Amino acid sequence: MGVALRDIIADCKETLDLDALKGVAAIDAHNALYQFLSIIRQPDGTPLMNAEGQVTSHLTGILFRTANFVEKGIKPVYIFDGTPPTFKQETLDQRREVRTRAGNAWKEALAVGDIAEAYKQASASARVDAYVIETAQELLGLLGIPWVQAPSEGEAQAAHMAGKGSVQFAVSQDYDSLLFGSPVLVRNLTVSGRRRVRGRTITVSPERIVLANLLDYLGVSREELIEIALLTGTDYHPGVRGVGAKTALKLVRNGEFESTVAEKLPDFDPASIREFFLAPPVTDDYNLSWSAPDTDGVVAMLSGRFDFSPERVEGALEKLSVKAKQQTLDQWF
DNA sequence: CTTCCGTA
DNA sequence: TACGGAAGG
Repeated sequence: MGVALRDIIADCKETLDLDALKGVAAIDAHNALYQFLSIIRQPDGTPLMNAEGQVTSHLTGILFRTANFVEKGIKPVYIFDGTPPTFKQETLDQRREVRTRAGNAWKEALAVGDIAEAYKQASASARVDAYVIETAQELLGLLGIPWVQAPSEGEAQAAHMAGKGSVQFAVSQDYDSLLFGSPVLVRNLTVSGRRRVRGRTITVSPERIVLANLLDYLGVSREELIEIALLTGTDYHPGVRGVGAKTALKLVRNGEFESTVAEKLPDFDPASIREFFLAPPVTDDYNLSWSAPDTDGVVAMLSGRFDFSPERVEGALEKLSVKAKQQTLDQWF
């Protein structure tokens, strides 16, 4: 998923307190929904579901995380993907293949009673489908949280909105929004700060990456950062086999991007992907407004249709309502 | 993931 | 209050 720039970005990220982050956050909806669907499961991999068997893991995730963000002074806007570029098709096909295999491996692990393996494979089989997207958008609407339909990649739209100043930062676990020119990316934007890794619980803090600082630190331009990504591999092309971010950085700094492509990838014309990162399809047709939650509507949806405990739902809604009342009408609505 | 509850 | 583990739907 995304571009593997971690190795050259590690030294340029600043960890910070959730309380230090204020303002409007453009959230990569697909990334958030995928995380919820893959992680919010029982130990054997079964996702949370209502009595009808409809998955609810993503709705739990949105409800509690949104309530916490708003309480902390972060106003979220969720950005949904539109039509992917044609050159992403191979990657999308591969992911579907991986999910299908994981789904089968999940059943096999259950059959032999390997619970840990079952959870791992179930996580890998998670899919953000039309049902997930529709119910997520319905819930956001009832919560009074805006969302934007991107014409193409959500991270590109988020970057565009951050560049214009409509939002203060983009939120995703992937680094792609930096390639699309987002001035600020925030990763690990969670409230609990706890994450299970191989059975252990570790604490993770939000981390902020400022594009200008990153480019300055690496000594490259954004165009060159894109070249590094093209060599390393993106969602749109696998890149050069055996070349990671550090090697790619060296090559690009030495001005060897073109020659490396000519030598190692003679059939690859990077022009269209480079152009896509530099000027992706985006829209200015959006209106960001936050409103008080439709309490009855949320309870009707989550408790009425999806079997959530009314007490828990109301507890989360309280955080949203309190904040909406605290703000002057001007600031919040 | 986040909440909630038991334990120290 | 702090932490670990179970539950949530």
